[in-house]
Amino acid sequence: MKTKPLQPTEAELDVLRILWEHGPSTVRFVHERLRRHKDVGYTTTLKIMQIMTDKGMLERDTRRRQHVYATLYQESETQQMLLDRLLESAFGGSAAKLVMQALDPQRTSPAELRQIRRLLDDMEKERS
Amino acid sequence: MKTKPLQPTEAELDVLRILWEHGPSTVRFVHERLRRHKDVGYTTTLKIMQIMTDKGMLERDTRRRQHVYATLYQESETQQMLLDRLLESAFGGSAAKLVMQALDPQRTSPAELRQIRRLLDDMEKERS
DNA sequence: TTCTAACTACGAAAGCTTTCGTATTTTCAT
DNA sequence: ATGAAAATACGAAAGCTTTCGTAGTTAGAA
Repeated sequence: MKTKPLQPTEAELDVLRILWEHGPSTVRFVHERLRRHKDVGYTTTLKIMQIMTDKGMLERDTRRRQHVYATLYQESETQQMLLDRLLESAFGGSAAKLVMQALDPQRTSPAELRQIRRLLDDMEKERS
Repeated sequence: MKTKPLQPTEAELDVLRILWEHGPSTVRFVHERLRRHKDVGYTTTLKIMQIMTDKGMLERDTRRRQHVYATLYQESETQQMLLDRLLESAFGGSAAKLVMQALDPQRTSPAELRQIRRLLDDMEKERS
């Protein structure tokens, strides 16, 4: 039985995003990506990824010298977990409240709005 | 000029939720509420609220012996900030992706879905 | 007035995250 | 084979959050 995905910290999420986007990667690769947005030392990145492995967030293939790390939880799974947490901690559990805040017309494009509307239509259909 | 609302921690959010719901309150009151969900000492609650005041999240009226604390940031303001952070850190900035995750049919009631649909309708109207 | 209950102030421990320096190991080109 | 480059391992410092114990203060009842 698979346990629930753990709460990633901010630095851990930075790593996860890169792994989700690019698939299994070396520390060097992840680090280079991180450096685009953040000035941090190589051993810091290494340590974070080692800790994540200890925590059971990542697995690694140590057959080669450059260890290859992979995520143990799907992106959607983790997103759902973070969303649930925010929902509980800040929106009193109301998804509608959260969604309405998120759909700030200033920031949401018409295309995205259409996409969401389609989703609602689909859900309506499946319900009947 | 008003500065941006600060990042509340988990324990700080617990306090904020109570203050948002009930308005300016004493430590005693907040603490009693917290105790419903969490076993924690009185001085812990006090300390958290004092720290929040130092950070500029709360203000307090010390004229009476029982200090009365009030939030310095609106609920919606803080929710938006937390949402933006989640959006960036876990959803690549796509509100649509976030909303579709949030609208898990398993958990979202038909009433809430109707509410969101209405919101979309209103936004459509205002856009034209 | 005096004692007690309840409050605030303060400091510090414990736990977690983030960071990096140093040591060790491995690979590969020369 | 040997040295340089690059990787991993490890430990520990620094910073933040959370927690609580203790001390000092104030208000109000007896």
